[in-house]
Amino acid sequence: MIFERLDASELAVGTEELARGLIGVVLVRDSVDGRSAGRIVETEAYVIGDPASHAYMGPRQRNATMFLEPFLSYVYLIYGTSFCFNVTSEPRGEGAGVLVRALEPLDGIELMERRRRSDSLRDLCRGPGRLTQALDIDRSLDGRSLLTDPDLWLARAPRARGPIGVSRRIGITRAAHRRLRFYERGNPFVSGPRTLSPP
DNA sequence: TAGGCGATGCTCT
DNA sequence: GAGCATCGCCTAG
Repeated sequence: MIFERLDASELAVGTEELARGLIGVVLVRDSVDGRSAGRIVETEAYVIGDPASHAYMGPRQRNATMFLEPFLSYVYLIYGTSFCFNVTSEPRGEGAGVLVRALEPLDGIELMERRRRSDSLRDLCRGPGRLTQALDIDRSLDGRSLLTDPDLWLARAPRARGPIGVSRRIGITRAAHRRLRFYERGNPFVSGPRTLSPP
């Protein structure tokens, strides 16, 4: 499948704006095993000064990438079992990012099924830990520029996107009331409780 | 279909 | 020593 690489002028700067703007954009993973790719259908914004953000306590070894520049990959291990993939979103010195929570599988579906050891299309990339497993994303891909990297990059949306829904973020305790989760309404590949989607 | 819970390793207090 | 931007398996209904 052919994808066209995005350039910086097509992406919003600013964390909340980027979280909205990434809906519909394609995340492409090229590895020795082949290509796998999916359309982003769900994101969460972790903004400047956000108590729920890894950047809140300032730069550390783990979160250093968040303080560099926009459109880098920030990958970390959560609960000792799953990786989460984020896109950095603010200029150097400001720590912020957008968590990608779910993809609609587009390309390399058999490859993703092998990595996931599952043939459930709907669950292949539905959830932050699942999509990183499906695309073989781990800490070795932290800090890559998604505009220039050959292995992990962003591509132009293949079709118009549907209406965007907004809700509280999932799985956090601090600043849990803030409505910083964005998703394509009605898309079956969106994660989370079906009831957590007031307009 | 929903809710409870263990696995597992790193970060922070 | 507690908590965590999760997942998958189990049970109850």
